[in-house]
This record gives sequence, structure tokens and C-alpha cells, in this order.
Amino acid sequence: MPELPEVEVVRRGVARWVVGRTVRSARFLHPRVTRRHVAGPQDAVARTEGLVVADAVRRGKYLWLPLASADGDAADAMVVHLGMSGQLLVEAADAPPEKHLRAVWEFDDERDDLRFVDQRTFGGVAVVPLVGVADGGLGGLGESSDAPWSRCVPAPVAHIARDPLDPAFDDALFAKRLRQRTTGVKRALLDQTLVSGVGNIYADEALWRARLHYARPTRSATRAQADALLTGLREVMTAALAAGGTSFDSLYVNVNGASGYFDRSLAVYGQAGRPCPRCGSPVRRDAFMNRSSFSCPGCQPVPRAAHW
DNA sequence: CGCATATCCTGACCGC
DNA sequence: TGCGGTCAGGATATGC
Repeated sequence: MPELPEVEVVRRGVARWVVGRTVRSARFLHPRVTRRHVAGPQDAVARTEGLVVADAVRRGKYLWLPLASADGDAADAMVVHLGMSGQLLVEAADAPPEKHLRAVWEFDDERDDLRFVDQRTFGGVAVVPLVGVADGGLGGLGESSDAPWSRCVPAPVAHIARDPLDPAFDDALFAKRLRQRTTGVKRALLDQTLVSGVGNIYADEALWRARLHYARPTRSATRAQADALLTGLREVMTAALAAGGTSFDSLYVNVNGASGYFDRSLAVYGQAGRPCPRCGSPVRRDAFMNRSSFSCPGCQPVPRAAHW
């Protein structure tokens, strides 16, 4: 499941293999890929072909490629969300099509194509204008901080908060907004308008590191607990990024680049019944938000207000 | 408005 | 061998 570190691995691969190239053709092979592009797939194609991929930028789980004319004039951005199962691959045009191949981009230089493969079709592509936002734009990591698009984000990303690895992330503002909510801390971590890039896996791992139960009320969270959550997120995401970043140095950009990390280093996620690495208590699994929440009963006791 | 839940989708897996 | 049920979950539409 691509969360922030996996998307960042993909971004780096796109920056390495795609940025600077001119799109010769774009093809969409499944209607769901462009469902967020309201004007339809033909319009998305028309807004892409003939333009140069100027950069690869990420905020949270969103990745976008600012496009520009051959003269360098900024145009729209091609936004990609990997959803649950999306992959971007850089492959030779004659490589056999993947079973769930959804989109293909060819380039003027006639080198390898870019492909979007997505089994569960939760992912998608839209070609949309860049807009100014109150937080100054350009979240996360991009290659060019002084480019004309660097103070903007694509319109569908305007409501997405900065992510914990963004140098401009405001820890104090996060703590303030967290405490203004009336919900549990895990729900808050998964809300991309409060902090972005966090999915079920890294939420559980950060809560374990911060020794907080997922249902701890946000209203009573302390500044220190908010900081501990951010520290936990940054530690586990940085570790995942380091692990995933080692395996993509090939002609190939794969969302599964970080998968090796999962087997070795997850303390609680997917570890039901196995001993907590810190205290040895068997990890528990609870139903939560129509999915699972993994935690340590010893390190993350159920908060009094949330006893049931 | 804030918060919670239903929904989209496909393939792996399990018990029978 | 297959069949039905369950699970995985990001973002958004809808409901309260």
C-alpha cells in the first residue's frame, strides 16, 4: 500500500528517468484512470502531448509532474495518485503489457515508455492547472525550488496538508489543530487535511512509537504527545525510505521498492499475536474504520475515556 | 459545519 | 475443484 515513503521512491524514479523528456503521446486504457479528470480522457491527452515534463513533485501521497512548453512556459500539471495498488513503470515499448496496464506515455526521444499499472483501480491521473495556496505551495520534495511552478500545487491537492517530511511542516500548528478535534488520534493521523502521507501502516507504527492507543481522544492530547507522533512518523518513514531507496536504481520505478522493509522492521502492523519488540506482549488486532488496527496492549493501553 | 460511515475495486486467501 | 465469504484500504460522497 503506497504511503508517503513509497510515493517518494516513485517520485525519485520519475525524476531520474522521465523529467526533461517531451511527451509524444498519452493513452488511457481504462475509464477509471481519468475519472477525476472531469473533461474526460481525450482532454487529458490533449493537455499532455507535446509538453515537456519539467519536474516531479510530491505532497503526501500525491505526485505531480509540472508540464511546460518547449519554450519553458509553464502549463498544467499531471497529477498521479497510486491509490491502493498503483505502480509507475519505465519500460521498453515492446515489453509485454501488464495484466492491469491502465495508461502509457511515449516520449519524443523514443526511449522507454512510462506506464501506469493498477490492479484495484483506486488510483488515477488528472491533468489540471496549478493554483496558489495559503501555505505557499510546493510541499514535500521536488527538484527545483525556484521554478515558476514551485509556489503552487495542482487544484485537487489544494486541500491536502503538508507532510511530516516537508521542511515547511508546522509542528506547532499540527498540535493545535489536533487538539481542536473531537475524535481519536488515529482517525486524525489518517485525515490528509491535517497531516498528509499517512496511511494505516505508518499510523499504527507511529502510534506504537509514541506509546499511544489509536482511540486516545485528540482533545486531551498534549503538545508532547503530538510531537511524539510526529517524531514517530518521521523515524519510521525515513527508515522505510532508506530501505526502499536502495532498490530502485534500475530502469524501473516500482511502488514495491520499499517492500523489503516491511518484512523486517514493522513493530506492530500485520504482527497480530507476535511479541511486541519493546515489551514482549502479544500484538493485538482490532477492527477499526472498516479495517484493522494493530497495537501493543502493554505499551499502548486503552485510554480511560475510550474503555469499552 | 464537524464527524462518522458507506462506497468504489480486484485478487488472495480460507473453510467447506 | 470451486464457491461463497472475508480482507486489504485512499479518498470522497453522503448522512447525521
